[in-house]
Amino acid sequence: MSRRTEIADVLAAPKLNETVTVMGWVRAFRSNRFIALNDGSSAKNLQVVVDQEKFDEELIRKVGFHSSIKVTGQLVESMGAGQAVEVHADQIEVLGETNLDKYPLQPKRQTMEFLRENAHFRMRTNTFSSVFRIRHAVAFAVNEYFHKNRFYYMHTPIITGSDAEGAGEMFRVTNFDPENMPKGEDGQIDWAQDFFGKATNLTVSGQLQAEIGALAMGKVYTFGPTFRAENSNTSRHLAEFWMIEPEIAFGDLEDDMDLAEDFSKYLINYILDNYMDDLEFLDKRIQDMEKNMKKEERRPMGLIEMLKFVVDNDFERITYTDAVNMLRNSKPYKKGRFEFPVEWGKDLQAEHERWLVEKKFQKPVIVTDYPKEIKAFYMRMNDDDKTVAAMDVLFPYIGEVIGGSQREERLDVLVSRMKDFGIEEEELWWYLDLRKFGGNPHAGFGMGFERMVQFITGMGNIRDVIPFPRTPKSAEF
RNA sequence: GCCUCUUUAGCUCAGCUGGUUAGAGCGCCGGACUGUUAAUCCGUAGGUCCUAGGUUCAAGUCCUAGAAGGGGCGCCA
Repeated sequence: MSRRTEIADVLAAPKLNETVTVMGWVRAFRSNRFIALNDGSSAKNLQVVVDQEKFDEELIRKVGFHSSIKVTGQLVESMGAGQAVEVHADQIEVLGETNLDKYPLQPKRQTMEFLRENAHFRMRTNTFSSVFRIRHAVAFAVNEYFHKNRFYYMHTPIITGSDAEGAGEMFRVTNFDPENMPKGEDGQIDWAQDFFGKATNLTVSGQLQAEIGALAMGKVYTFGPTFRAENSNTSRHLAEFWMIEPEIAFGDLEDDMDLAEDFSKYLINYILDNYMDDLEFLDKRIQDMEKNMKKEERRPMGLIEMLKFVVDNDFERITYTDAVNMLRNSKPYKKGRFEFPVEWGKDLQAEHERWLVEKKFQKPVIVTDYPKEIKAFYMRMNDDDKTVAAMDVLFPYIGEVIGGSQREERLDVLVSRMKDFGIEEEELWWYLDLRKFGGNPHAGFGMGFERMVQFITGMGNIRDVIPFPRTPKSAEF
């Protein structure tokens, strides 16, 4: 292909009165004269001005919604109000026509549900191209943050032979013929004959392996796909999602919280600093959507305003016990508005978390020191013998985005906790070895990548921040 | 897994207590338009009323079952 200039570059540093060649998809063709061209490099379109007399009528007819074209022409200052510069076309070539009779997308507002069913085209819309530019940028910022802070990117396995990770239902990995599973003498399936010589699953967490890395290299992180076979049908859950799991040696819960807060703010700042065009579009989109809603149902702050507020203020840090006391003194509790009971020892429900984050503090809240019964076996036991050094970071609208803890480094305590949870020592012999040989206090957390992208983009449904969502009964594309 | 709502034109929806040829806006298609910004204006076409049974003289409308999708909750990130 002959050289093209990307539209982001044309707009960022316009070379007025010079000839440029651009290629992109037609977002609109107004008045038989103005083409709004977008090539994905920017949230902003480039306006192409067409003088009909200079072109064949049949050619112009083919320039339709979402057809892809090549335009060569002079870049000049725009006479119109909506843009600074525009291209006056000298040559137009249609690279790919769109048969609008059959094409599902239309130049109008479309629902998220409809676009989800047309996920192979939805990235061509303003909303989704902004969302996926930001998704890319958040992923980049994740790696940049950790690299700058001397964390090593560790690729933990996607296929795991351990079923003691305790984070949920797993997808079985096998190359057995499902019609003819080899059975042992006891009539049970004989996994020893399977590909890996044992039962294997898709990972639900890279944390236990990340601990191996941290206890050798100091600071590591994982960032990869994670799989949960839970039958979860919500706007915050996926069966396949991406998780970021940093793990630090020589660190306690305090260090863990500091890292979680600093990291979260870095990601948000990176988007505020570099993707303002996309944020402005998404912000406006939410405001348009909320126009028809009652005041009390609208967000108290605009998207950009809220992101700035989050990075400019400290996250609130409270213990689980304090949270329970606050909830029991809250208006909705006293008026019986909560569906679920608030009692020390019971896990906080979504409605309780939302009250803490959206009503009480109106900013991210870190809840620490949960009862040991409701948290995982590897979390470090506190001196009170009732709580563990866990922390959940709760964000407005999304709820839990980060879950982490200081890890139990004391061999005897860990062994006794595993016994409580019914986990065989042989199953995790290597995990116990880490405590026997050169162990030390260490901590880490898992951040739901899509949940973070949801928060930054303001998208209401997690299926709309991943290109091809996998959810129960749904794996199209 | 539980609760709840929805399913009518390409899209978003209206269609009352069952009653003749099922409607609107937008989109498509055709036409007009050389400074538009969700362009505008005029015109045409377009329907297995989700599926299968049932009630009835008569079903888009009522009943039963099923399917698909949304929202809420649980599980978690």
